[in-house]
Parts: sequence; C-alpha cells; structure tokens
Amino acid sequence: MKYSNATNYALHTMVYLIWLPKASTVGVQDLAEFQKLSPTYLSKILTKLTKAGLIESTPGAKGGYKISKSPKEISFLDVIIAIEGESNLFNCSIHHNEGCLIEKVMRESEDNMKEELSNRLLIDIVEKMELQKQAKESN
Amino acid sequence: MKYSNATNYALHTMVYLIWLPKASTVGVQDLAEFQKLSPTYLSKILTKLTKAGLIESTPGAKGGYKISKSPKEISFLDVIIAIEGESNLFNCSIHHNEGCLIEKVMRESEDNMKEELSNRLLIDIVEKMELQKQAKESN
DNA sequence: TTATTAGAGACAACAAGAATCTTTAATATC
DNA sequence: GATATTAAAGATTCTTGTTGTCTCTAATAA
Repeated sequence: MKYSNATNYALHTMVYLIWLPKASTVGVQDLAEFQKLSPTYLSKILTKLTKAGLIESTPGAKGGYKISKSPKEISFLDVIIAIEGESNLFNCSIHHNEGCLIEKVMRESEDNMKEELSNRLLIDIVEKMELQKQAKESN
Repeated sequence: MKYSNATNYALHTMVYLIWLPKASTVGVQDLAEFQKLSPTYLSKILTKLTKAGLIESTPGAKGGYKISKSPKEISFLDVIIAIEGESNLFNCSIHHNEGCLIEKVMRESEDNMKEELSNRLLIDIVEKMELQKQAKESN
C-alpha cells in the first residue's frame, strides 16, 4: 500500500502555487521544470486538481494555473482525495458481511488519519519554509 | 492507495485461528474453504504470517497451522506489516530533499495510524463476535 | 514406508500506475 | 479576425505489483 507518485507531485505543486505571489498564474512548463517532470504528465495531475476545485486554469496566451481559493482552506486531505479518490482503504473480503468487526476497526483508523490530514494546511508548510529560508539567510 | 486483498484474508484468517480452541491446528484446506479461497493461494499468505512469527506451521499428517503466541500480543498492525511489509506510505518525490516538510506531515499521520493499529488486538474482535453470537442465541 | 501436509519456485493473467504523444478547444494579443 | 499560446482530452505504451495457479520438494505423523 502506497500513495501514488501523482499525489506526491500534486502536494509539491500545490505548495509551490501557494508560495507564489497571489493572483499570478504559472504555466505547466514552469511547474514541470520545477519538479523535473514531463509537462504532459503533470498536466493530467493539474487537471485533477482543477476538477477538484483546488486550482483554476485559464487556457490561451498568458494563461496557466493559480490557487482557486484561500490557502487557509486547503488541507493535505483535499489534495490527496483529489488525486487518489475517496474510496476506502479497506473493504471486508467476505461476501455479504455487513458490519464486519475487522472492517470497522480498519475504517476507524483510516478515518482518524483522514481527520488529522484534514486539519493540516498546506499554507503552514509554506510559512515554515519561509522561516527556514530566513534563518539560512541570516547566517 | 489500498490494502491488498492478502491483508484482508490474513486478518480474517488470524481472527479465525484465534477463535479456534487453543492448541488445535487447522490445515490450509479448511482455512481456504472458510474464506472461499484456493488453498495454494492462501498458503502463500500463511507462509508470510509464519515467517512473521504470528503463527506456527507443522508439515506432515495431522499438521497445519496454529497461533504461535498469546492472542493478547497480536495486533492488527502485526498482521498488516507481515503482509504489506513496513515501507512507508509516502516518500518525498524530490531528489535530495532531506527533511521535506510535506513528507514530515505525511509521515506523522502514518505513524499515528500505525500507533492506533498496534493498540487494537485481534482477540478483542473474537470476544465481540462471541458476545454477538450469544446475544443472537438468547433471542 | 506411506499418506499427508507445508514451503518454494516458476509462471501466467490481470490491473493499476506512470508516462508519452497527438489532437482539440479555449483565449489573449496583435 | 488571424495567430500564437496554453489547457484538456484521448489513445497508447511501458512498467510494476498483485493475484492466482501449477508443480515439485521437504518435513512429519502414523
């Protein structure tokens, strides 16, 4: 069991977009270069983020991507669900077993993890990164 | 991201083995039938559980499988790791990025989930199942 | 010694993920 | 309105991991 690479790229991309000066849009080219990815591949990931309502896209010249809502409303969980979907990590393997107690425990642990990830905001990462950067510069 | 079917089967098998009268061994045949699985396939899963030290196997006539330690020491996490391995769910995608803050958050949420699953014992499931059974019978 | 049982290995089928390429649709700018 | 630019959609390939089967070997109780 592993998160897909796409989730990984999506999280890094979102942090980058949040870190960017507000209202500026970036094209796939730049985003891809920043992560050493092929633009066409990253583009698929960005489309998912767009459909999930996390970013906005405008085609055409001077187009690109930008955050679509306040960074304070974007959690880790939002990004993860945008990429991975929201199906459960565990489903009882025994046919016709409503209320399986094993499934119940597994589901609870999953819910707790999601709860935690929904409380972690990407903006906090950006702020910490800037603090680290400042600390480095003052050396 | 999903748990493998094997983990699912392994959990159900372990609960079954714990539920069994102590010290009695069961062959793959019975265990497979109970879950409607092919014996050869389930056998692979059982071998993993054996190597993880969760169950004991004795080959030969009247052989089979049984729990290898006290049920009070067998957690959900033990079974999950026996099947899925213990690699992390998330690894930063950016090369040479020690101390990635995104990875840190993801790792923390994973650790918390594992912590919770290590505190959930399979024996508790068995006990609840027996209570449910008794409740049904007294109707 | 024999029947029975687990273990190991090779192998095939399938599904999902990762990634590329090509074509289409939308849009700002001239 | 024409053109350059950019996102979106679709088809396709490649790889990887899971799922599952089959066969052969090793161990053991009777």
